[in-house]
Amino acid sequence: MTAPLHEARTAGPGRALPDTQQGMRRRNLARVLHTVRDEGPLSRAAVASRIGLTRAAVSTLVDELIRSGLLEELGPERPGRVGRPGSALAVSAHGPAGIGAEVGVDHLAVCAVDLRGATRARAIRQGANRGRSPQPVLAELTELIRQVVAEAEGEGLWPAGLAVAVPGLVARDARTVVRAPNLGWHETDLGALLPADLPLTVDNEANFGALAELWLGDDTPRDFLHVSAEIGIGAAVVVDGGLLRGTRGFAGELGHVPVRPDGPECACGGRGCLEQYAGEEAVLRAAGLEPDEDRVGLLTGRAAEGDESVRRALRDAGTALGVALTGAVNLLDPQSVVLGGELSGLAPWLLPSLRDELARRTAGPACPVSVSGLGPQGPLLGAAHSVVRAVLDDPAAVAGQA
Amino acid sequence: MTAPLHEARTAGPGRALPDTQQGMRRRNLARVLHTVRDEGPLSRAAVASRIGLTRAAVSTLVDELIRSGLLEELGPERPGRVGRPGSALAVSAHGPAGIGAEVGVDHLAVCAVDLRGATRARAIRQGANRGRSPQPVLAELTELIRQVVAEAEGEGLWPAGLAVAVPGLVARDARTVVRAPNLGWHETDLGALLPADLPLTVDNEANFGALAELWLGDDTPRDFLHVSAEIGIGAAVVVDGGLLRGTRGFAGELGHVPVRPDGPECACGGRGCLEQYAGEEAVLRAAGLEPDEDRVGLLTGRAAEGDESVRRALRDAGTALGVALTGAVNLLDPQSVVLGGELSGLAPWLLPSLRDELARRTAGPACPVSVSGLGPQGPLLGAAHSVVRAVLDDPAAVAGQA
DNA sequence: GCTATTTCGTCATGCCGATTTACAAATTAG
DNA sequence: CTAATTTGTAAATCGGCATGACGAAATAGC
Repeated sequence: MTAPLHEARTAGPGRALPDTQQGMRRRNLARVLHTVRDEGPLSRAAVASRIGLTRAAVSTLVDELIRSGLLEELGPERPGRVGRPGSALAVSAHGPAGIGAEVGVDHLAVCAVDLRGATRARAIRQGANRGRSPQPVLAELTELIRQVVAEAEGEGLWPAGLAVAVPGLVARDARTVVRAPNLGWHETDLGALLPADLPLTVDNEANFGALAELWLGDDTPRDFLHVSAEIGIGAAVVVDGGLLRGTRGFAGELGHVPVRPDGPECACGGRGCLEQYAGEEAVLRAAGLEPDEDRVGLLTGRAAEGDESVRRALRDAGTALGVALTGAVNLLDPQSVVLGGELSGLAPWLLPSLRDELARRTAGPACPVSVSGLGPQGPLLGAAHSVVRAVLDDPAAVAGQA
Repeated sequence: MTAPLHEARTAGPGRALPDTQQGMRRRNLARVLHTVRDEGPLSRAAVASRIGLTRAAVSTLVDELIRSGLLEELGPERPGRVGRPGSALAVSAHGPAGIGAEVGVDHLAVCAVDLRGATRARAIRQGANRGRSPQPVLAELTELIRQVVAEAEGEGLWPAGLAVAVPGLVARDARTVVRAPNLGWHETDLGALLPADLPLTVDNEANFGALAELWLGDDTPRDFLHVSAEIGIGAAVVVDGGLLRGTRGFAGELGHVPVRPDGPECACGGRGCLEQYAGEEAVLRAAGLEPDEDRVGLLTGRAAEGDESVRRALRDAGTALGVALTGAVNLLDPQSVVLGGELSGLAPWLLPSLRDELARRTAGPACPVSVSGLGPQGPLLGAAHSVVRAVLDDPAAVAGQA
């Protein structure tokens, strides 16, 4: 159950289903569900004409989805046109819920999202997690999860799965944290420390942030580069509506792209990596500040107050980001670049120099750079929505688990 | 006809076919054909067990493929085991042929490849095309194409399509050359100047080179970076067995990745682009040579003779390539990097410094760098094979065109 | 040799999913 | 009030694969 969830997440509607008649039916169930969700309440006839099936076929598909509790009948549409009015269908608000969780360096957060995309329950607990061992942190997280699940169940929802965003590299098994420097975790199997009654997916928070942007951003294209900064500088590459993960799952390591090949040495063995110019620590150092707990908050505050050394440090970081992104944009030709996560708060001071640098180095129109509207809650929302997506992409897999 | 060919080319077996019963059958036809082609002569029963269909189903599929002239029955297998021996099936050597063509700066080439992957006819004409207008060049090419098609028809083949590799950027319509600096062509619709009786696909020769590597290289992975050098330095990104084209089709512009952000100015507007350190002209200049017609040949010759200034220039180019590739590898996490096209001849002098640089800048094991075994004929083979692939990926589309 | 066994290819039959056709229900247009 | 239009469903049909049975062609064991 966990594996299919993970697989289905990066693909479109039921892309990974077998090529058989049953697989075809499952893909058609997904198409109906997606259509109803994306294009508001629709009659069976309207769905049929949109996805190219006959009304009869859609009828049987809808019956199955209603029986599974994924669709509900809202009753007859208000007739404005000739002919018998259709019966409006909508995605159920009392069906499965995606549970998303986030382990941050200074907080834990959990939320529940229903099929319609609405957040129906949430819980946050502040508290520094840097250096704490996984057990107590995940015990706390489990408690929050139980709380959110209980709240969601009170609203008639049932949890379909759990997705956890962590600030670190995650193995392709989607359970094991390989390395999370800001937490101090290494090779930790989160599956053993989290509720076992829910299908689990663990992923890097940059990835979930990019997916949130893809699914929830206004007019986000299907091909873009999502840049966030938590562990160094993470980027996520979205190609054709799916995440590019790389052979080892390490794609998107923008932080170690060389910016000045003769620059200072980096822990990775290279010299002049982006992280040394635009990484959290580097920017704090350049601004002459001591790292305290809420590092990004500190920078935002000082920059807003007009602290010139902080602003200069951020401008320089923007320039360095621009150099690194020029390379990435040349290589990938994305439709846009989006700054997300903690970076979105710093955008006012980073963007001008970043855009300048990118424009200067590009022949023709430069790739547009925008700021995520989701801000720091992108990863949490992306996690929860990834579970919802999995249900939408293969409704048959969860049918009858209510 | 042209569009589906183009679409099918980048995807796997019939990925783009509609999700209907007919689509399912077409995908199954493709699966049978691929299996027989890839795993040597096979009986119907062997195919059935490999692709998970029943012998009965495979029988009807095979019948259809034989009627279409794509498969042929070789007769009873030599029995070595108990039971009735199967009847060996093989991909036909008298079916459709893919016609590949290449417009190079100093030559024109055309070849015909059959379903088995064997090159069955070819024609080459040397002659400088730099600066010649498209009409006479394509008239010559058309003549070569007619010649190769006639030769292929003499062997019982029939042309299923034409794919043309050009040293320049091609629009996503797969017909129009946007810009080919080495030829001096701009916004040229090749469709109007080439035989209209064959479905046409035009693409960048770096892309075709990468596809050739993907399809013909010994153990080439499904995720790699293919670097070639013709117009500046082109790279092609192969992800999950498909080409990453980018939103405008311009993905892979490695030549303008910044290597030294404060370096010399570049025509693209930037500074210190890779092209200024590893581009053809830059290397010639660094070696103190005058550009003549066969630029790469000149370099190879001098380097082989032991000319130290040429060797130093190539070493430095390798280092610059290493810096740019470090960025690309960090971003994409490919399984390997392959040097192809004209670069393969220069590899002995480029590789050591390139590998050094990449290894130095990578924590953990560095991404392996290899040299294409196809050499300079990669693009031509890739073009011809792309047509063959299109047939293999959707046999029903060409059935009965013989 | 002769029979039993195994495997191959094919047929008749059935299942599953979608389409086609037909029809009752519910609305608007006149 | 009737005609026209549209919706949703039921019955019949079709396309595609699976199932099970059969003859054909080989080996294995006697």
